[in-house]
Amino acid sequence: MSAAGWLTQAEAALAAAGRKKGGARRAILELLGAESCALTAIEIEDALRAEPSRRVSRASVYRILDELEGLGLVQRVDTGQPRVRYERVFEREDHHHHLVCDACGVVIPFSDPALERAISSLSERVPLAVSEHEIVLHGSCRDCRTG
Amino acid sequence: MSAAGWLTQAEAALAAAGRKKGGARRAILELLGAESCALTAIEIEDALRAEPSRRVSRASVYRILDELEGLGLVQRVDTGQPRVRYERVFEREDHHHHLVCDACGVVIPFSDPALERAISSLSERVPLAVSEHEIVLHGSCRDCRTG
DNA sequence: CTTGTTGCAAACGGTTTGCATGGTG
DNA sequence: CACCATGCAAACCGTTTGCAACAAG
Repeated sequence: MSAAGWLTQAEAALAAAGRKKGGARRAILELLGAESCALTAIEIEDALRAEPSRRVSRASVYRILDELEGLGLVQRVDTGQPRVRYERVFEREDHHHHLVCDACGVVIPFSDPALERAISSLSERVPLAVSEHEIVLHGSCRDCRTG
Repeated sequence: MSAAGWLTQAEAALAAAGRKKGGARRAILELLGAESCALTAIEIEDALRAEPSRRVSRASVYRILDELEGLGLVQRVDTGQPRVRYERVFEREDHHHHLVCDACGVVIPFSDPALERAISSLSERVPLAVSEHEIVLHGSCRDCRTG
């Protein structure tokens, strides 16, 4: 799904849920639509604060992220860092997971078809109706090994 | 690695690091050694409180878990729930990952050789020196689907 | 005007830290 | 007797909530 497609779909889903259009939500939708990987609530707040016309209170950031998660438009990403990250939900072609550098904290997306195959076959053999999966590889990135 | 082996190894590592033996740490080591899956700090505190002779303050639980993590004896497990879980580090034969029921919060361990193969092959193709990986499958457990 | 939306500030809850006491080697 | 270990209570910090002012339909 393209970024623009996601934005359109998100607005449709919100309208269908009977939500009105507010400036805070629009700013967050546009930011997430343009961003390809996971951000924390505070990163979102800071990014929006950079454009004075788009200041959004922290409470609204959390409220809106929670609402979007409930509608299946955004998903939480738990990287083992003390702050939860959020990113828009991707269709198959954009589905990915995350590499986390434990030294500098950078988060890098990756995808791997073989891994997805292993997960999906596994999901059928497990005592849980699997709805989502999350994979995080920890290690050190190039900069941190070199530096 | 057997539970007993882990306990022995842990005590050796602590001695090598010049640590003295205290009652709080011993209680936590024995609890983790006997437990096969991940616990939260509060679960650990509660389990120890059940035996009056082993009461351990919450601060000590966190301090000791942090220390054990630093020595590579314990690892954090991030399940997406608001509390971090900890479990002893396993050798290959006991290596496992986790299923999380998003409805009731129960955490169930599982292991899958095919998945491990996919991960290890993937680790070589990725721009990060991978030291650990964490896989969490979310869904609903049998009880929550039925109930 | 009815109902969702937002900002502010206070409340929350898990985790961490400062400090004084107690135990180990 | 030097230093680690522990408990207690306060501090922290990311996140959530109550409330009153606003804006969309």
